[in-house]
Amino acid sequence: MPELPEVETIARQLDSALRGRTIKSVTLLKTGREAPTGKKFIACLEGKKIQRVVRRAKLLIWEFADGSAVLAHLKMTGRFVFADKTYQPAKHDRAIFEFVGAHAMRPGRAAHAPTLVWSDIRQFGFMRCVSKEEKEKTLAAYGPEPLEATEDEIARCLEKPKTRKIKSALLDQATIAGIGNIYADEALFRAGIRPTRRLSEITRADRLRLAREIKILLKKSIRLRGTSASDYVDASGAKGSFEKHLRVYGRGGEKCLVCGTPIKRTVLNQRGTHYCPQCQK
DNA sequence: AATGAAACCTGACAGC
DNA sequence: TGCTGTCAGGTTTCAT
Repeated sequence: MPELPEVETIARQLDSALRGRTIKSVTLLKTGREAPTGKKFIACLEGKKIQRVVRRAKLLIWEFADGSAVLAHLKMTGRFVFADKTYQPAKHDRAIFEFVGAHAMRPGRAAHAPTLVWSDIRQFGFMRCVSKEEKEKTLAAYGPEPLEATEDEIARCLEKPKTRKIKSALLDQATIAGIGNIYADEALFRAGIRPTRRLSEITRADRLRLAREIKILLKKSIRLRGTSASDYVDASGAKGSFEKHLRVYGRGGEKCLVCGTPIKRTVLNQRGTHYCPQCQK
């Protein structure tokens, strides 16, 4: 399930391949509830030149030269994967994008224009055309980016409301952007904080340690192109390799790698939550 | 106001 | 073999 490192990985790949390219055609294969007006969606995209592709929180943002943009969210099972011209649509594909290749060529770039496939098994994701104003309004609702904010800024985001559980705060995109279930559990383990602790029960030293661990964790995962705990693959179809560095997520009942105590699995905010009862207080 | 839970959706898997 | 039930989870929406 794509969280910040996975979305960042895809954003870099899309930016590298699509920057400066013009969208030649959009083929919509499924018009779910997130794309109810297919013709309008296509009209918003075809002929537009992609200025760059960036990530904010877990959103992929295709920015166009005219200031408008597409916001894409992969949710749990969404994928953007490059294909070749002979690609045959598969069961869960939602759209196929083709690009003009003749101009906007740069040294080292493939001679042919790329074909991009958007697929989503569970159909939860969305792509949405927005104006510059809509884009800015949407992005402003997110909390700070953990890799851009300072440790002190992150720590201060995690002070209130006091009765909130720390894991709930980490998952709240308006509190801090980009962290999902996997990295919330992993960051709390590395900081030695139990997911159920209330914010009022966490010291400033705890908060700063957690902020530091979040940054280290996310940076390391980006270097390894993310975690493929379930469906995630990057834009080249490759799995991320951070999975082997997970210390608690998905390890319920197994021994803690630090102290040997069995990792506990509970449910918090309707999410599977994993922690070491010995290392995390 | 803040928190919790349902809903969205499909595939994988366990159990019978 | 094939059925049923449960689980996975990001975000929005609705209820408490």
